[in-house]
Amino acid sequence: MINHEKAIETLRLKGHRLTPQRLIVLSTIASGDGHMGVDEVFQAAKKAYPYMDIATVYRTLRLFKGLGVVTEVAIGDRLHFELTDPDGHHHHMVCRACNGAFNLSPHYLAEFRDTLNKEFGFEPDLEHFAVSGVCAKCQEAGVIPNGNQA
Amino acid sequence: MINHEKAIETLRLKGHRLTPQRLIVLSTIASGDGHMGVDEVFQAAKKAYPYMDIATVYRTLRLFKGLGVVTEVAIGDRLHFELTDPDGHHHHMVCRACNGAFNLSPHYLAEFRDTLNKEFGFEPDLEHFAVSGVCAKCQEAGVIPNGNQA
DNA sequence: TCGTTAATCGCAACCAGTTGCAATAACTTT
DNA sequence: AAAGTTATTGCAACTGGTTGCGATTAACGA
Repeated sequence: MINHEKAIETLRLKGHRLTPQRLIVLSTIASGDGHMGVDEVFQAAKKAYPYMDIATVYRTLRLFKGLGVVTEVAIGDRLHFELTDPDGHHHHMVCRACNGAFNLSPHYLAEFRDTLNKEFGFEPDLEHFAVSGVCAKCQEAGVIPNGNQA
Repeated sequence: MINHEKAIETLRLKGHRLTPQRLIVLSTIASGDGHMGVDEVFQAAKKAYPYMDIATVYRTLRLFKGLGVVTEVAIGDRLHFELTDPDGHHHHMVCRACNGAFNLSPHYLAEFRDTLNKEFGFEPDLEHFAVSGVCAKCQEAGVIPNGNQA
């Protein structure tokens, strides 16, 4: 899922139309490195296609997410998107002091999922899981914001 | 923190004013069983005090949360609040099929926290943690909604 | 290549939640 | 008990995000 071709192929196969808006949103995200905020995507896409509407960006991103083309990450209460990692899922640790996002291997969550399954029969959504917290650097720097954690 | 008196005492001690709006929001949540949606709180509070404004409800709940009087739970992208559990924190598993919320003892998260701490120096916010997923009943019933998980 | 048709778009209105600001009122001081 | 101080309120405007709807247009068939 790392390249345009595959994503475009996926769109086609599922019977979705190949509109300029969609292609532009796709290449915008593909050319950005890592996750982008929605407005970031919108501004960049608008440069390539001035009629671009923010609603279209949201709809397109939601579609892509449903198709597994992009992954949604909630960073500090804002939605961000990145191309889906072809090497398998990774999760995120998001620092509420610096808003930095760090990757987390699924391995660290496997045990937790198993426990919830066995104990409660609960199947958690951990595919696109993000934990909020404070990263090592910000802890050292003492930049720990208001006690209002999520 | 289970009764009004203590909560009111806390307000006083921290130099916050005891307004009718605050007292009403407090008793509204205290009299509801379990977590309530913001609008639920608002509607109930408005009955007791017709001038109540939704902005005041939000501000009051945020204040109470900061004071540890209430706990915020995000249930299916909506904010809910409950009186803070005096027997210590509990977490929530929220079913995205039925929106039910089930309590989860902190014990199940302790290990996860330790690992993030040791491996990455990352301190996660797990105080008011909620995991999204599908509960046992909804899995049996086969009521598993759109692949669009958070 | 042209016509048909349903998916998609752009817009404007909406939703949950937040915020700036002038008016009000809870607490303090006397 | 009255006045002063300033936190808090109510309102209205705003934010990020979603949605209904008429206009547009990509994709398919002739």
